[in-house]
This record gives sequence, C-alpha cells and structure tokens, in this order.
Amino acid sequence: MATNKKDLFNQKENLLANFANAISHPARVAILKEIAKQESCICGEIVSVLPLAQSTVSQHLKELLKAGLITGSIDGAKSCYCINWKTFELFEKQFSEFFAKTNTNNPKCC
Amino acid sequence: MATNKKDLFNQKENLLANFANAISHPARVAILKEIAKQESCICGEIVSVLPLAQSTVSQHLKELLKAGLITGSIDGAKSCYCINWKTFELFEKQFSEFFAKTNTNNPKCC
DNA sequence: AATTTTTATCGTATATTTACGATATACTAT
DNA sequence: ATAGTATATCGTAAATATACGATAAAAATT
Repeated sequence: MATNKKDLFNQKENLLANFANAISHPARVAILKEIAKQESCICGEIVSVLPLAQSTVSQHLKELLKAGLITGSIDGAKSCYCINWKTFELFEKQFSEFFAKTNTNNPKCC
Repeated sequence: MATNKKDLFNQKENLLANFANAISHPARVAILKEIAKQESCICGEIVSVLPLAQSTVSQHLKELLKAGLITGSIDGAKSCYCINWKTFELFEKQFSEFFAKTNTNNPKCC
C-alpha cells in the first residue's frame, strides 16, 4: 500500500528533499563535520570518532556520496573523503532561494 | 539489532538533522511552498494541490509542526497553517554556520 | 434535528532505513 | 609467501516512514 509517490513532485522539490535527506541523520552531520575539520579524512579516522560500527559508517558514507556531498578516493589500502563544496553551494542556494523569496514576515494568522 | 543511536550524537548535530529531516520529503517541501506562497493556508487547499490522500497530508503536516517549521490554528471547522519563520531562521543559521566556517575550498585530495 | 463538510487520528500494509556481524577483497608489512 | 590492516559489501533483524481507507469529532449548512 505504501508505494513511492516521490515521482509525482517536481524536480526542484525532489532536489531539495534529497539534499536534506542526506543530512537528516546526526551521524552524517558528524561525518561531514569531521571531514570538514580536517579538510580531508581517512575512513578509519571517521570510524574511530563515531559511536557506530565500521560497516554502518561505511553505509552512511555511501549515502553522502550518492547525494554528491562528498567525494572519495582510494589511497592505498585506505579511503580518503573530502567535502564536495560545489554541491554544498548548490544545496545552500536551493535552500535559501526557495524560502527567502517568500519570507514576508507578514502572516495573516497563526 | 537496529536500536536508535541518535542520542549518542551532540545536540547541534541532532538539531540540524531534525530540521533537515522535516524537509527530506518532497511532499513536505511542496506543502511549505504552498503555505509560503499564500502566506497562510487552509488544510483543504493543501490537500487539493498535493497528489496524496487527505490523511497522508495530515500526517506530513504533523511532522512539520513537530519540527516547529509551521504553526497551526483552528478556524471554525477548518485548520489554518502558517510558516514559522523564526524556526526557519534558526535552521538556516545552523546550516550556514555549520558549513561556512570550514569551507576553505582547499582540499588536500579528492 | 439531520446532513454535510473538514480535518485529525487509528489501524494496517508495505517500503525504506538503520544497525550489526561476517565476509570478501585489496593493499601493507613481515 | 604469510599475516595483518583497511574498507566495501552481503545478509539480516529491528525500527521507522510512508501511504491509504475507515472512522471519529466538531463545525457548518440545510
């Protein structure tokens, strides 16, 4: 009964929702923070900082990659992740563009 | 096995994740857009604009209320919803504060 | 008073997410 | 070559999210 209805919404709505979804879990916010702090980050460092199993962290990293918020590269046996600032700029732009233009601060009610 | 680990992250991370979660579905983005466009909005109007059942829209509205992104008031038999701009300002602040301060655009790798 | 309208909630089915351990694979060090 | 490290993926269990119809409750209309 719960079939996916996301296709029935327009592209802009889905784009914003997808970006938001990527940071909708504190673990992923924490991962981004850790990567941003160091400018780049080895997977193992992220795992050691988070209170989650290695496989779980790997799963979260995969989601951030899918959303384009980070990039990853193999460095020998290790994996290195960086923030993809380009995508973040797009995210922030979508976010502020969407809400700023209608913020009249003049509600009729509520 | 999948017990909730969200409490193990700090308050700021959870706050941002919760806001993001509220707009992580295109239906909720569409609802916010509709409310913002009219400055205020009767529930029935939102339902008639979205490709979802009334009960489903009501559920999404409840989530937006929970996150504090909208306010609601009863107007006779109808319900009126407005954007809670105060919360949105906080959301936007958390978002940009969090990422802007570390955006050096100078990645070591990737 | 009876009917209709409006909306929230309940019950429920299905889909997705989150989490972990186990394992596979590829690199590194001995 | 062998053993150890690092990490992605697989399988799976549990939790949460999404969607709908049915129903309840309150207001509006007839």
